[in-house]
Amino acid sequence: MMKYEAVTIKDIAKALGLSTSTVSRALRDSYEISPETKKMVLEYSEKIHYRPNPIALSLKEKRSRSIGIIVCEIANSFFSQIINGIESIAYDKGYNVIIAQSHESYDREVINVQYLASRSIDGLLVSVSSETQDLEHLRNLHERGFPIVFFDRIVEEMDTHKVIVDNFKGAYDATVHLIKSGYLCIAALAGSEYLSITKERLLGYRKALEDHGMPFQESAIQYCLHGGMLYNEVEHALDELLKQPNKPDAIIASADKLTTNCLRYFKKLSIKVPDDIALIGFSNLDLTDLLSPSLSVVRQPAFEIGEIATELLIAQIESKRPIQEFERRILPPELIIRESTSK
Amino acid sequence: MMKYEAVTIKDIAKALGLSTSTVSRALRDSYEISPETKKMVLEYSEKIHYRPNPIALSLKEKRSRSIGIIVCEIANSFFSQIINGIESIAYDKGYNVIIAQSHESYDREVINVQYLASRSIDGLLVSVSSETQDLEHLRNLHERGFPIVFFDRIVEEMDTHKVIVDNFKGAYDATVHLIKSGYLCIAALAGSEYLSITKERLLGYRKALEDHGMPFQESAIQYCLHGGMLYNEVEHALDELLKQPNKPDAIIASADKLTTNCLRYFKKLSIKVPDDIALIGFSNLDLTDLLSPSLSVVRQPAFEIGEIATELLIAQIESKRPIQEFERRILPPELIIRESTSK
DNA sequence: AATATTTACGCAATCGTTCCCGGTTATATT
DNA sequence: AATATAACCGGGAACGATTGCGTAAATATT
Repeated sequence: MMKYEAVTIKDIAKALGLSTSTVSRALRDSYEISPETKKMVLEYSEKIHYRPNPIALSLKEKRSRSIGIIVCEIANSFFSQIINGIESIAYDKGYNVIIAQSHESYDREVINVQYLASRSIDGLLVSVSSETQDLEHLRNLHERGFPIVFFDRIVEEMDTHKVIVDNFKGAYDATVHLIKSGYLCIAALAGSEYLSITKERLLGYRKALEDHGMPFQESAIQYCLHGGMLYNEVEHALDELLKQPNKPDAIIASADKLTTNCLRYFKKLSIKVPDDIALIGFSNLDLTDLLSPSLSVVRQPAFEIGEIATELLIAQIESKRPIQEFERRILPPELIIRESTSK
Repeated sequence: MMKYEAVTIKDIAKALGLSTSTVSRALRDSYEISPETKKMVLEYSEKIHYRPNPIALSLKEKRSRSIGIIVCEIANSFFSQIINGIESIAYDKGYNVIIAQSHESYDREVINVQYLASRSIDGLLVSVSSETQDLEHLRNLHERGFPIVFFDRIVEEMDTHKVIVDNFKGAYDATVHLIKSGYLCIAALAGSEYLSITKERLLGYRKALEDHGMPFQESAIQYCLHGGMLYNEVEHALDELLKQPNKPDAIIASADKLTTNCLRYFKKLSIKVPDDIALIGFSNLDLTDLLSPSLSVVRQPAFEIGEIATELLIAQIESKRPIQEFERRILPPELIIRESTSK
């Protein structure tokens, strides 16, 4: 068995006694080629399974028809749903996607950005890691006119398209729900304080308390730099919250892993939800209804986020002129009430 | 703002008054270039952020240093863990990965294979869809010497590297556990009957029954063509199982979605687990411990599957000679006993 | 019948990089 | 001093495809 060798336009030309230009034009159905020649070329190409070499095309056209994605983790329902949305649009428009994971590490994010950029992708969809503060790696590309669209975890400092969920509203509604359910001391288990989503959600949380005349205290917020990826981090945060004088009777968790690790902690310590403490969390897991107790959640339209971000990115890639006006799309979250927050 | 234009070797050559050959050699640290010239070239390249164009390299070297992955779904813990394993090895060895999803559809699998193959990838990692019977789309590539490695859902008809879990043992052990726990009528909720994993698991299930002198009946097996992706499918299968004269008191489910949709069904019909019926399932979710009741599972070493498959694939890609002897790696599953199977 | 136009195709440059051939100096060998 | 040998660098083809330009033959126009 010989090594895999793809058939080229040259092979067709040689076999048919034509020039490569004629074959190329015949394949593209050019008016300059006679119907008989076209037929001959097409039939022969079909027979030997000719497929144009996209690498050669990319080199010529200076575009690869592929886009890069950077997320913290694909083994995370929220992001894998987003990726499904991205993929659905990308493949429709003839783009393929290359996925890279930061695993919430700034260093890996930088490496991935440079790697993807050097792989000559046409654009980048980014949700930054929870460690990211310095943006040089992205600003660099952006300043050279490289198309970037941020989603979910965005950075305000850069002027690009952005697709997010109304995090303020999500947290506000969740907190109001807790207040109206009669909980009196509501704590917040938050992700990295560097992240836009963390800031927005905490603002919603505070505003809800304020609007209902409830006291706010800084100590009722605990941050987890790695967004709940590490159980120990969550354990420590909850230890801190629960040892306080006015122990919280409800918790709002700001991310998927935060929420589930919270439950794991409660289970370990035999803390009953919602009897001992109520829990509501941002989550896109599709079995929060099966958890014990079933979980009240703020659900985000992940698939749509991916779709919209990709549409914006591809529009920018294919636009003749530089974009003047960047869009900021804000999607509504959905509040789903279940057992974990009902007295 | 102008369009993004990458700097090339030609730019460096022009700026420094050298030829492209010299610049290329200087960058590759060739002995033919003087230390001074090297220094000059290297410093200038650094200054203007020169990055070699991988597209041009791919065209020359006839390889793209990227591999394709085909799975049914990335929003599935088992597969996203596998992808993590794949990625870890691939990036280490300088390959990037392009992921395509079949969503359990044969047609989409064929389209994806053709798409990936035309994107000039160097090799393919495949776990077939549950609908796949005809293998022409893969055999085609394989016969032309294109490197393919199957993982998890393999096809026996093709001579390639294969990485799987010992599905027989997983199902056998799980069934034995149910038998020893005192369950008398054990039903199997299986995935697509076309899949290798389904066949192997059912063989393990039957052997366990046989070894313990328990009767086997064909009606105790229900197949779900889409592997539990659709709730209705699972609902129908369970309806069938539960309306039988000798109603099962335990179920072994053959896949993640099968298991969770089973739980959803039980919850909906207020069937108590494990009191009314016991449940054990193949699953790689990392919150089966938090479910109600906590779930007994057969867990597969997903990350390792991805790692090994990728190592085998890249070894084959980079091997000078065609592979003579294809490997078949079989990894051990892990049986985790929890509440859902304890009387 | 001479010229104009259309039809149908080939040549060669191009994309960015590598690498096989050269060739020109400077240094080493006799 | 004449020749051999490094040391160093440039020219140009190649990878696969597209495309502007040139041109031969066939057909149309007058």
